[in-house]
Amino acid sequence: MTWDLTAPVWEVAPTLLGAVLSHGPVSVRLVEVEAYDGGNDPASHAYRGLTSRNAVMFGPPGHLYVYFTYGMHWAANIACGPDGTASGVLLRAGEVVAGVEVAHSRRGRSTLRDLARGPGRLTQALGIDGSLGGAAVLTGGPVRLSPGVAPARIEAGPRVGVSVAADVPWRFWITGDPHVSAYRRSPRAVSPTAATSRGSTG
DNA sequence: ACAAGGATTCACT
DNA sequence: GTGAATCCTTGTA
Repeated sequence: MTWDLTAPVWEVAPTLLGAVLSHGPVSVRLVEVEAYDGGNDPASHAYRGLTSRNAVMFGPPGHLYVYFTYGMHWAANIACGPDGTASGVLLRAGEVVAGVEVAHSRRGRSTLRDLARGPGRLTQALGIDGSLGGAAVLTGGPVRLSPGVAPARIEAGPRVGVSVAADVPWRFWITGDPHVSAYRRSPRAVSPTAATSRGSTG
């Protein structure tokens, strides 16, 4: 028994916390995720419809949507919703629970805590890049998602780095976990008034 | 074919 | 805590 990824993405996202994502020798326990609701969500890459980049999100759930951003970083999402619905969950941060040495060698100079703390760092630690886009994570491919230790407590708050709909509390993290990335509101975010919560301090 | 923007990270102070 | 670097994707002509 695994996950029902066809449920609304904001319900699926928190259930991924504590799960373990593995690629080769490296495994990461997810501690922070964000939900994106496709066509209904102005912050989603799929908001404007199907393109060659976001096509994976429109397909069946359980596949990896990997995209390149800021000219240097890869970010990984798990496509959710039934086939034809373009929702997804962005994997923002995790704790490396296996293959620490490999992850560390990929990350170069980095503390244990920072190995997968942040979307770009997470993909780098796992060795995930665009070539794995579209890979299924629940059916025994190179990248696998498996159940882990359920988190004791979960918090929700505004999403990070999103310039629109930043007030929707669709960022989920494990309360008090040191591997959650530092909260940093998008420099392009509109209203500076609503930001109160802080991710890493718990 | 061209121009604009981005779901970030790193090094330095 | 703050500033700078990077190139791919998308929409429009």
